[in-house]
Amino acid sequence: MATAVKKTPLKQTSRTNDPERTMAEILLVANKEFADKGLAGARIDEIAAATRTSKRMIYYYFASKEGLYLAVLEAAYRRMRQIESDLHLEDLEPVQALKALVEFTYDHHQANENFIRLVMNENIQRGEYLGQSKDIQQLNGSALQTIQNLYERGVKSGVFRPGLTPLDIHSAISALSFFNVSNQHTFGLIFNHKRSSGKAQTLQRAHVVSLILNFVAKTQS
Amino acid sequence: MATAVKKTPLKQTSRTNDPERTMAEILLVANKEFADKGLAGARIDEIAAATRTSKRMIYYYFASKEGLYLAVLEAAYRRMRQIESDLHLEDLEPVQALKALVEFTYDHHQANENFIRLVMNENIQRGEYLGQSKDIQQLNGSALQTIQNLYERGVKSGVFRPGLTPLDIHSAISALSFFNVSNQHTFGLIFNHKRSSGKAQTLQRAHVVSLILNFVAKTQS
DNA sequence: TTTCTGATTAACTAGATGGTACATTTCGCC
DNA sequence: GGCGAAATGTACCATCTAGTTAATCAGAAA
Repeated sequence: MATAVKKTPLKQTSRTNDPERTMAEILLVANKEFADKGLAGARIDEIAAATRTSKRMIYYYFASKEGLYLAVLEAAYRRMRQIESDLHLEDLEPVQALKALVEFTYDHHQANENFIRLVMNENIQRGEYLGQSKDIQQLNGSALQTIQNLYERGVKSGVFRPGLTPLDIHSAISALSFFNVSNQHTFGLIFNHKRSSGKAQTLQRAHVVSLILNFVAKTQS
Repeated sequence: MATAVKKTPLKQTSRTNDPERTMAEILLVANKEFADKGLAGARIDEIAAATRTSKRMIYYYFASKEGLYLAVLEAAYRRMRQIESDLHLEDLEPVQALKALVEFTYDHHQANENFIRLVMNENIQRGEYLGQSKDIQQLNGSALQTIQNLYERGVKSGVFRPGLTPLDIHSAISALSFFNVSNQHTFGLIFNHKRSSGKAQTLQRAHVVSLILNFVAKTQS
C-alpha cells in the first residue's frame, strides 16, 4: 500500500496551543454530558469527540473522569452563586423583596436545567463529590444572609411572623422551585400533562410566590 | 453414561426450583442496587452476586438490564400507590383531612428514600422508562381525585379559597416532601447541617403543613 | 419409568470504556 | 535560534460488563 509515510502534512501541520481555551471547551462539553447522563452514564469518549481536542487532554488537565466531574460541579456552583449575589433586595420593602427573591429563584431554576440535573445527580451520589470541594462550603452563606436581613426587617415592621429561620424560608423556596424542574418528567407522565406551552409547568410561578408569602406573612385570623 | 460421578454431593446437590422466590429476590436486590447507583451505575453482576441465584436468571426473567430496571420501577410505583390508597380522608373535615394528607405524604417520603431515589433517577433519564410502562399511567388518578373531593368540600364550606386545581395542591405537597429527602445531601453540605437527630431534616414537617394550609386557606386580610 | 419443559448453572465472549505510552509540536525565554 | 517545559495527537491496552452458549437438573405428567 502507498502511504507508508508516517506523517503527511496534508491538513495544516500547525496547531495552536491554547490551554485555557482547551480547558474551557472541555468543561463546557463535559457539563452538558454529565448533566445529560450523570456521572456513571457519561462517556469520556463522547466528551472528547465533541471537543476540538482529544481525550488525552481531558486526562492531562483533569486526571480522571471523577476529576472532570468535580471540576464541572464546582464551576457550575460557582457560576450559580455569582448570579445569585447580583440581586439587590436591600432597597425593597420586605414583602416586595421576598416576592422578588422567589420570582428570581423560580425563573433561575427554570432557566438552568443543566445545573439542576447536576445537583440531582450529585444527590444520587450522596454528595460524595461536592463534599470533596473545599471552595464550595463557604460560598453559599450569602444566600442565607440575604434572607435573614430581609426576614428580620419584615418581622420588625410587623408584616412577617416571627419564629422562622432563614433556612426554613430558603428550603421552602428551593423546594418549590427545584421540584418543578427536577421532577417534570415523572410528574408529567403520571398526570398526563398536556404541556400546552412548552415545558410542563406543574406549579405556576404565581402559586409559588403565594405559598411563600402566605407562609412568612403574619398569620391570618 | 448415566450420572457417572459428575456431581459429588458434598454440599446439597439438590436445588429447589422456585421461580417466584427467584424473581422476587432478584427484584428486591435490584431495587436496592438501582436506587443506590442509578440505571447506568448499577451492575448486573453485583445484583446477581447479592442473590442466591445467578446472573443467567436475571436475563431469563427480565431479558435485559433495562427490562429489570423497568420491572423494579413499576413494582415500586405499584407498591407506593397501594399504600396511598389506604388513607381515608372522607370522614375528616377538610382542614383536618388536608393536614392528615400532608403529614402522611411527608412521613411517607421520609420513610421511602429508595423510592425517591428511583424517581430521581428516572427523571435524569427524562422519564424514558416510566413512559414505557402501560400500567402506571392510570394508577395515579386516584391521588388527584382524593384531593379534589377534599378541596371542593373545603371551598363549599368556606374554609378554602377557590380557584386552585387539585394538581396545584398535589404539586406543592409533593415538592415540599420530596425535596427534603431528595436534596438532603447537597443541601446538608452547602449549609453545613449539624443533623443532630439522625437525618438532615431541612424543612420541618410542621412547616410543610403550615405552608400548605396557609396556601389553600381562605386568604387572610 | 419415561419424557418433556421450565428452571438453573457455569463458563465464555465481544465490545465498550477508562486510562496510558510515547512521540511530537508549540512557545516562552535566554 | 535553540533549549526545555508545557501542550497536544495517535495509537494502544487492560479491564470491566452486558449479554450468551450450551449443557444440566427438577418435577409434573403420561
